[in-house]
Amino acid sequence: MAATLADVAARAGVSTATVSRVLNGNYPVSAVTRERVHRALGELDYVVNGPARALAAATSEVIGVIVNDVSDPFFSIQASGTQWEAASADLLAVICNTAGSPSDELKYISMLLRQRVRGVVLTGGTREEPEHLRAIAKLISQALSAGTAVVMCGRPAPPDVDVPCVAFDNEGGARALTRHVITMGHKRIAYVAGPAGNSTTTARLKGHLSALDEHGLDKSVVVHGDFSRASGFDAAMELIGADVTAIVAGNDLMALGVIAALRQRGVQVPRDISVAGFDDLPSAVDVVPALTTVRLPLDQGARRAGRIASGVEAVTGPTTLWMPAELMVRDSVARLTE
Amino acid sequence: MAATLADVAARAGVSTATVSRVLNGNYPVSAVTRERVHRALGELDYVVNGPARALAAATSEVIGVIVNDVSDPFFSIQASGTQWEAASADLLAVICNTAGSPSDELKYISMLLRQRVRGVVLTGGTREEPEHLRAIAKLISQALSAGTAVVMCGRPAPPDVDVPCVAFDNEGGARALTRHVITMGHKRIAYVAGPAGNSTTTARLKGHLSALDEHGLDKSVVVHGDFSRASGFDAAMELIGADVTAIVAGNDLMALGVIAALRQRGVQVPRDISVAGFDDLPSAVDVVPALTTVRLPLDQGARRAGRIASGVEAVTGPTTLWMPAELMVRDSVARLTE
DNA sequence: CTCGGCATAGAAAGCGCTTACTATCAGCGT
DNA sequence: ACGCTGATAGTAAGCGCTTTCTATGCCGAG
Repeated sequence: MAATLADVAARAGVSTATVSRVLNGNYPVSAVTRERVHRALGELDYVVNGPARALAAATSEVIGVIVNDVSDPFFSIQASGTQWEAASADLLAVICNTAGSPSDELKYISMLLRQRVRGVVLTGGTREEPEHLRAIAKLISQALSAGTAVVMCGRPAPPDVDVPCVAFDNEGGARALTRHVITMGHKRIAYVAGPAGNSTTTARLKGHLSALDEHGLDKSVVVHGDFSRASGFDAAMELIGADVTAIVAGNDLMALGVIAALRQRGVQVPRDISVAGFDDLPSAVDVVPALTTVRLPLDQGARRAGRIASGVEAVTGPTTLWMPAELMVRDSVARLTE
Repeated sequence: MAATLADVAARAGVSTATVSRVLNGNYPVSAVTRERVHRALGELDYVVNGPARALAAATSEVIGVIVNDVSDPFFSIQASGTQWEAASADLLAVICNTAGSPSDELKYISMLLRQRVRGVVLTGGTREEPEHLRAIAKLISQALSAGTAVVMCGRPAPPDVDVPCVAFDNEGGARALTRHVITMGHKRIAYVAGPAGNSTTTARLKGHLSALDEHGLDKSVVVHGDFSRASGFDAAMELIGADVTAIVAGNDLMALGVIAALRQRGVQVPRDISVAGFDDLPSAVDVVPALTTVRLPLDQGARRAGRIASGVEAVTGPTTLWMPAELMVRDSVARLTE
């Protein structure tokens, strides 16, 4: 149905090689011939057949991006950044949603490999189960040996594979945040962590605990959620009896849930209990009180990762690029005056 | 580098045809042979070459989704729904971000066509400029004649092309919302519309104006934003002198901006001015006051579109599937008691 | 026994493109 | 004049897979 190179060649009275050269512009073609080919191209509404080109040239024009959940701003911001860079390199970015399922993650990675993508960016935290990490590692080395670039964005490289990583300072950011809460006079601080066994959860929790440690404070009040708003809501309900003056959440979504739960129970934030989040989502400033949180340069990091995966930027030297975290002090953490 | 079918065939001592048959399971292969092939497959870490398969079989395992902005929940929810359906049909969904640019939209559609995707879902409002619509229409008919399914989700079909549409009742929802505001006693109502020349803007504005019409109210206070939070903020600043008791926004993001601006100016919502949005984003309930808005079954509609594009569900009868809008009455619109 | 028919397996022809490699034909120096 | 060089164009060999068509056994029926 669709016109092929051969159709165009026939119409222009040249060989398919010539048409291909006009299309790719990597070989001299005389102006008059080129003009004829262009006319034929237009008249036939020719559209390159990507798969055929990929097969012949052994290289494709797509890169893949693995995210946990596109509808979570944390990920969609990164996806958008990576895609922007891919597009400027004239590549198509495929965004794949794992919905947090490790098996879907593996499935999508192999789908991408099967499509012989140029590169793959893995974003967000990873499950820390050894078998999963090994499975990922195996796929990655397969990819690498097939010439596919792999970049980690916001997650550590699995053991024994050498891939570039864009790392966000989750631990340092969490430490700075909890230090701030402590500075405001809080001594009994609860923590709503992300899902156990997730690399991001682990790093943030570690930062939080180390800040408590510095001041010899109680580290026992930790509950786990799953980074969703609903889980923050539930965690707060569970925490309402606890004797704490502040609740620090592992991310903004959960902090929002915490605030909603407290409000529903008539607990005023920050007068009665202070709340802090992490990520600095766009909506963090719309909540009342505006959320004290930590900003991560997600967009910038994701773009960097996108450039590496697209082959636009080469990685030299150490393969881990650290991105700093920035404390955003707003209104949800109050000074304790008693 | 990577193993090919021929490598596997050699290792298993069979022909490539047999391996292909084992892989696709659409032809009888004896149990012992199949077993041998499977072993060889595993030993060589064989991964199908997608492009080669697509070329030979003239059909790919990819569908494309065009969105304006993945980091906007309105779109990411739809993208996620479509992708979910694609994955259950064992297809890869490519999510493409146009950032609202018509030329990027065209560019992405042709990239998808070039990749010979199975289907394409176009989500969100469209620019209404005739040239753009014509260009889109042309690409769509090319796609259609190449056997690629095209589905519109939340936008009208361009003129003269017959494609299935999943339509959200923007006009009816907007009418219901403004009627509600009127019922609450408001008579001077401002409207912060989306960008001019956008199909969604047009439909929602039309619904709003028709409700005003029914009650003979003033229709003159309309300003345009671009659906972003920032533009809502600016619009509210502009509106602050105006003599209105309610501000209805074209979407929740702008409503959030409006509320932030009013708060900054010391105007209390809803005591001094009522505010309403549209879309019912997840964060609409976290704002104070909780946002009165309209819910669209985005996820459901997007999944439907995904199923059609994947070829799982055939469209029969009328090609436009209407999805209802639902008024969500919350706290940001107050009853006017004077 | 021999033959039609069935279940399997292989041979080989592409799918639409890229890219060596080869051919052609000016214009040039000697 | 003659071979050379350089600029263009064509030829044709795949890229890795699917699939049609063609073998090859093997069965039971005649």
